Amino acid sequence: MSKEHANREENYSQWYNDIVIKADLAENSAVRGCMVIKPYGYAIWEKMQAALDKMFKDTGHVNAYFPLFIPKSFLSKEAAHVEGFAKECAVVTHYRLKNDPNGKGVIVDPDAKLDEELIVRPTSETIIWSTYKGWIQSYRDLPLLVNQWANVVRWEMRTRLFLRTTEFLWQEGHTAHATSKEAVEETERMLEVYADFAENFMAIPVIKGVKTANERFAGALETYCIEALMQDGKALQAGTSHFLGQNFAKAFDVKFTSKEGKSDYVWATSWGVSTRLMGALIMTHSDDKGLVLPPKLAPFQVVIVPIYRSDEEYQKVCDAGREIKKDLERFGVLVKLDDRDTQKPGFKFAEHEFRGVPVRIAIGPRDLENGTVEIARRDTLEKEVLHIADLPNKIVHLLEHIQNNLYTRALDFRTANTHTANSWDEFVEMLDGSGGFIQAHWDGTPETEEKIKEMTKATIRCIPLNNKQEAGKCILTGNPSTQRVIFARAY
RNA sequence: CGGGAUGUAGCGUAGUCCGGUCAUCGCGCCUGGUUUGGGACCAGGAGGUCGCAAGUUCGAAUCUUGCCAUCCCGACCA
Repeated sequence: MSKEHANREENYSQWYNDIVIKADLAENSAVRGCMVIKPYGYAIWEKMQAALDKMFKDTGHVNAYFPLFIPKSFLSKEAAHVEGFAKECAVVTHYRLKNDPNGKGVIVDPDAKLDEELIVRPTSETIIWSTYKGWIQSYRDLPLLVNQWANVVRWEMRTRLFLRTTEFLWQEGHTAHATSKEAVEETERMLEVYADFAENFMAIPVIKGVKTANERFAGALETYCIEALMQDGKALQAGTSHFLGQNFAKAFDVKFTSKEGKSDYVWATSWGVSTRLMGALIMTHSDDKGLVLPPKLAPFQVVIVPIYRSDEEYQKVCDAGREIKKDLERFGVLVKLDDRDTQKPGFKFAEHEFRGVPVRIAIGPRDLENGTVEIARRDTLEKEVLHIADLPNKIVHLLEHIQNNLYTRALDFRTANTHTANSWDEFVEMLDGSGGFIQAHWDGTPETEEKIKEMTKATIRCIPLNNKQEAGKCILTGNPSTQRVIFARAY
């Protein structure tokens, strides 16, 4: 390896770790398993938030905010729920520090012990349902369709950047309905919203389905999910929507009076997606050169890099760049003119590739003479010379094309990595090979599911909605089965 | 919390077995000059409590003990 090449590789790995993955998007801090989301990464999250928020509003939801702290007693009111979350809660026991009488620093003031400990929310069902009790009396108060954007804390034993951090950002919708039917419809509606967002904004194809009893949310009667396949062949649960039945209404005594004057508990749903989606975005589209962002979520869709020698050229080329920026912005394109004169063009090319900017426009003295620019697309790395006059139209179409291409590419990958196993040996061989989704028969019992998990680490990702019914035999037990389910090793 | 590994400058690292001019190298950073259509080059320069705390020793990045953190594998999970 030449010295120059070696240097580039080192440089590359530094940027990759330091700027793209760990630093600009997040980095582990001194706080256990928590992440710092740097400005560029946060800009991506904001784009995701904006798109999701609009979809929630369009389906009749409103935003609200509930407390970070939950009294410990709230958590014990729903049995399955406490079972699911008790082991991973951060607990506040005191409210004051004082100077250490024995030396330096501060200590927890033992006199400041709370009568009742507070839990830092791992999810907000309990505090929200205790609040809903006061909001709901009549069928006229229903449905109650509320979403909250918040942070939550789950003290997991093992953390993983983006996919399982101690603290994460998310949205959680909590709705209350007069009938079971309406609540199920809401659960399914929000699953559709998530699938729509994943596929049309993130360009990630997902399988919609329901979880098995083993994988269900703590306190839910049914958990719907969208499952995506990452480039390494592992599955990622990208979003969930839960039908909670009357569990929380009963636990928090939330009743309403119907039109007929009868009193009944309300029916509930909850649904959420988190900063884990940023992990999904990275793991679905990135290549060896760094991030690849779908145009709909890129903080900048186009970056203009001026090329010049003299100050005079710099002025001229930047002026031309500003014109192009204005033209493109009239078409709603998000453009950044990278007019830093502290970095060279090659450096900028590489940097914007790392950051996943969908389209790059390079403009130099030669272009000024010819009335052209060089454009390069991030997804295919192809370059093309275009006339400035055609630019806005072509860029708008190119961005649409890139958005579609990313989706198609991911879908092709998933198709190529979705297999059908008809025997145990086949099943194991596929798992140990390239991984991916495996469609196989299962006898429907939690015991078999658990056994397969123990033997292979593969879990049932979901039972797809509208699944094809087909008689078969369970790959493990040989017992009769009516349909294939999706198995995979997962994050 | 169990098993394994690691912790040296902003990042990546050499040195640790065998204690003594060992704090190494690359990237990055700063200054000056030449450069500028794919990650520039030359010259000079700045930057480190060797994870933390005790201990052994004349002497510790190096040995001992404890603690902390990170990564991988389990258990757990959006």
